[in-house]
Amino acid sequence: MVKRSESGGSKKSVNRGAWTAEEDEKLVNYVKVQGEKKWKALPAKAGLNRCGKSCRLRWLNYLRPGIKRGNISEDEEDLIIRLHNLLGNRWSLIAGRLPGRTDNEIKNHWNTHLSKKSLTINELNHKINQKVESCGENKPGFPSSTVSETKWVKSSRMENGPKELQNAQLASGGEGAPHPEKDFDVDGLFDFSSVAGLSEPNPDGSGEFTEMLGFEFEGVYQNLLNAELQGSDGGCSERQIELEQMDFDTLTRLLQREDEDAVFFSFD
DNA sequence: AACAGCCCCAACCGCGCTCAG
DNA sequence: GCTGAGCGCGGTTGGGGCTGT
Repeated sequence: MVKRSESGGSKKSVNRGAWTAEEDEKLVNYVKVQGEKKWKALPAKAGLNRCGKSCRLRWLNYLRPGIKRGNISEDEEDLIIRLHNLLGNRWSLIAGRLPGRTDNEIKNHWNTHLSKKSLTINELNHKINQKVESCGENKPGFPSSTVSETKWVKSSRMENGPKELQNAQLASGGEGAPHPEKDFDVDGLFDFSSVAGLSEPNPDGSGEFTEMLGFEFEGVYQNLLNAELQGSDGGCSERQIELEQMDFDTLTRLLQREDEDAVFFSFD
């Protein structure tokens, strides 16, 4: 293999390949004391013969506390598929919604398992609905057209869920209800034509995007946007226009900052 | 038992972004 | 405004383990 510079390697010989238990221990001990910073200088200080990038990757994907290892559950798969339909290969964004999972793990899981299935949201919903129907249950208030019972229970929990979401809900009028003035059409914000199987937003503002993500994603994004509008100084109308004109990447980055620690669910 | 082919995932690579100087 | 170091992200690779013959 060709030797490369820091962005891809090092002039002096460094260890490559699988990490040993000894290396892991050195890295963990160092990060515990010094924190996650200065990755380039870390190897020398920690006594590791690795490049900084390799150390960072090892820490983030394997050694960091809270990393969940093992099989990805069906619920997690559902969420990955939905998020991938919306966001594409933005693995870090998707991983940010799955507590304990890394972008690398999700990317690998997608490439080895889910990409072969290549389910669209509509297909996923169809699959879920079939499951629900086969159970013969139809609880009051349960939106059987799009959501499985499990999802419904979980999304209901969100009302008492992460603080960020509660705050966002409060900011948007409490109880997750749309704010009469600050509420706006989420469908209109993005070009969803690239999302598999989606039609154009309806004139009345209820788009297929809302339908497909309804139980979770739309609520979270809309609440965050509402919170963003609420927090702006220039009045909601100006800010709304600014947000509506924002391209997808910028908006996603903005929301990611707003929502850095927020999660959809806590999978057991 | 030995070999080949396949699968999975940890790790690597290069590009692009951010930010301090 | 320019530059370079540092970092984060997504795509790709390669080696170990598993399975089939």
